[in-house]
Amino acid sequence: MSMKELLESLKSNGYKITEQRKSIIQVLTSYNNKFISVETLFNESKKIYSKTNMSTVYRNLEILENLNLIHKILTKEGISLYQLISTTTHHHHIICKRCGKTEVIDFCPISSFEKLSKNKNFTLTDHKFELYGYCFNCENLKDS
Amino acid sequence: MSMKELLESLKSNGYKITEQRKSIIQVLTSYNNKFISVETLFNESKKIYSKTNMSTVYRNLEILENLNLIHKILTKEGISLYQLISTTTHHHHIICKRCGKTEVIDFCPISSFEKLSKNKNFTLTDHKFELYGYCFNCENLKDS
DNA sequence: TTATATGCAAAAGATTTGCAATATA
DNA sequence: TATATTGCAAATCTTTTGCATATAA
Repeated sequence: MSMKELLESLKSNGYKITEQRKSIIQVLTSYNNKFISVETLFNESKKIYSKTNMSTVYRNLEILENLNLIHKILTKEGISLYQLISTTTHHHHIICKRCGKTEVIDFCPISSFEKLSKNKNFTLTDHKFELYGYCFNCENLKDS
Repeated sequence: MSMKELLESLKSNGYKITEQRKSIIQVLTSYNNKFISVETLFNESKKIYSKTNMSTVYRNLEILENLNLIHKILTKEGISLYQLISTTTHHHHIICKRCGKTEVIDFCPISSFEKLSKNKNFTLTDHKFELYGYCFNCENLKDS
């Protein structure tokens, strides 16, 4: 989703367009389908609009998440990562544990489980499928 | 893995067997393949050995994780959950977002991706596949 | 006996919140 | 102008750490 569309979405939900919001959204869109940490988002946003404050970043991430415009994951190390929700196809990721390089996997194993979960009387709402490892570069640099 | 085996494993790695450790491991084993939060683990451990301290719980969870005896996940809400690593088959979970009820899925979608990741020059090391939703009970209680 | 483990309290790090000031519509 | 938004600082929550004391082997 483009910056313009995201701002429209906020506006149509009654939110005002502030410089801070614009800077946050600009950074998010520039990251496309990649995950970004709160700290990086904060630092990058400040480069665009220097007054952006950390509380503002958190508050806006919450708004965007509630509007289903961004997606949050927490790494095992406790780092919160956000990414824009893709408007194209549903997909998952391979994530490099060293450099964070993220590649899209255009396949989702969920369909096989819709039946299974019915058998278990489970209503599925979310799922997570992520592959972790090392990209070619990092694999070769790993021990250096 | 049984409590006895876990204690053996600690002992053979040079760790001493303390009452605190026993209480923590007893709770973990009683939870089998289910996830338990640090707070619950702490509270349950205290019921068995009242002197167990929160720092001790954290320190022992770290030891057990390093020995590859337990597995940690972080929920989107930032809650750390631990479970004993099953010595039986590799599997994944369906987790109820309301009551935490966890059921085992004895299928893993990873094999389909081993080839794919090679094409992408990615060395796979870990993966995560979790289904979230509501179990039958919670589905019906959700809005109450 | 001696190294490991623990308890306690303080520190650290991430996130949230109250409130007064500010900016958008 | 009225209401939503922000900045700041303090509060909160989880986890970690230093150090003196206790305990398993």
